[in-house]
Amino acid sequence: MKLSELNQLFSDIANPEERPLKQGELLFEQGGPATHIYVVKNGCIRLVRYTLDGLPVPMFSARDGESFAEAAMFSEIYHCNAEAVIPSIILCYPKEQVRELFHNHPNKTEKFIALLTHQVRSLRTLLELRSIRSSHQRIFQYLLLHADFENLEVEIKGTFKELAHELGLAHETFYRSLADLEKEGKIQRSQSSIKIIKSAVI
Amino acid sequence: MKLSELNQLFSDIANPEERPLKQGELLFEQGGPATHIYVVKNGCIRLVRYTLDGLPVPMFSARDGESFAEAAMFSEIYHCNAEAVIPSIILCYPKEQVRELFHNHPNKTEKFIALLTHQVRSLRTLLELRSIRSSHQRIFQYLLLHADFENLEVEIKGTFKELAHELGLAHETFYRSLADLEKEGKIQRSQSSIKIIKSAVI
DNA sequence: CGAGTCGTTGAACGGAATCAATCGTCGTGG
DNA sequence: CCACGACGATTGATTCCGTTCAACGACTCG
Repeated sequence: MKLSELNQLFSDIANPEERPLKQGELLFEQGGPATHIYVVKNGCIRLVRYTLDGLPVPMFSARDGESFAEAAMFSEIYHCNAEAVIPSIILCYPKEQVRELFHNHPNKTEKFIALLTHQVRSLRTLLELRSIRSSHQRIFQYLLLHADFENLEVEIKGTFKELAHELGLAHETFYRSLADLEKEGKIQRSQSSIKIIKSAVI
Repeated sequence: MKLSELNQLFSDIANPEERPLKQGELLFEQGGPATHIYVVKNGCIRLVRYTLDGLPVPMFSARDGESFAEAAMFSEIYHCNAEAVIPSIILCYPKEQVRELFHNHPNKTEKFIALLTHQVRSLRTLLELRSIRSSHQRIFQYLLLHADFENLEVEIKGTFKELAHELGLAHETFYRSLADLEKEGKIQRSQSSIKIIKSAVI
């Protein structure tokens, strides 16, 4: 999803380098020159900062379609390591080309800002969700947030396991809560979509 | 902190309206015309979306110095309500003036982008932190992330209670874990700063 | 036809939330 | 100037529920 948006944005940048990474391989290192902005084509990249004494401090994991190291545009060096958690393919956009692109196309700049504000909004929402303790309510609120306004239906992209992880729940808990919600008549499942029962909302 | 950054950015916008809000008062309403971008001078604003049936879905809480409704720049209407949780004062920046500002000052645009990427990064980091189950480790990682690299010391801004909330912990749990960490010799407290003991990191 | 993974359910455990109580400090107003 | 209330900081006891370990069927992919 984000992948296509960014692709559209960067479409003027011809032939971005596609870098394959083996599991555990480093894309860039803490302190190294910040040269590119990246998008995960597929796989999973973990950004890790290391303390003076070598203790790893994981900062963020980027998965399919997610961008990372956007901050490289405003920094001379990377502030963390980028390690491939699993074999991955990464799209690499040289930061000078990105800057040039924005310089020549103000409307692209605007789109980029829109993309960023959207990201900020989703992240804030996700954080707010995570502060709901009860797994039932957490899931239900997530569904409400992502439901289509017309028919109160949510299309689940990806696996339930991934969604559970995104919500900060063990996948077992997630399945259990889903089953409970359905038993209570608050939702209705069908394949990869979930319908919220109107009476449950009132 | 963020307040001053945004103030600097918007410094060319003369005399932003300062709107005082009583507790529970609405700043704007879902579906109303999106006219401004806001910064909380002090207080607390909650962004809440309401389902068709009137169930509230809280999306985000903005506190002192935080901005919200940046997405108004790209939308004709607001997608949620903004309600004052406590008596608050809000700085209001008309979105046309912001657009104009960016149009006339490309370097301001760049700074705004930098601000946004920074926000994205902190939010991602916070989310990553929240996925650490153990309160001890969650707090310790937070400290590591925010510690000065030289002396491994963290200046705590605001109250411990607020920090506990930011970390998604009950404040009692937070205090307990802090006490434990100190007992275990991993940290050292002094007033409003916490020092990480080097040997604990290795 | 296995190997791997998703989806699902059961049982037991552990740790964080919660309720509750105390102390100290700060500000406020009479 | 002191009494009072509000709130932060702290510790104790108890409850609750999400995690974890475990096992199984279904499905896909090589």
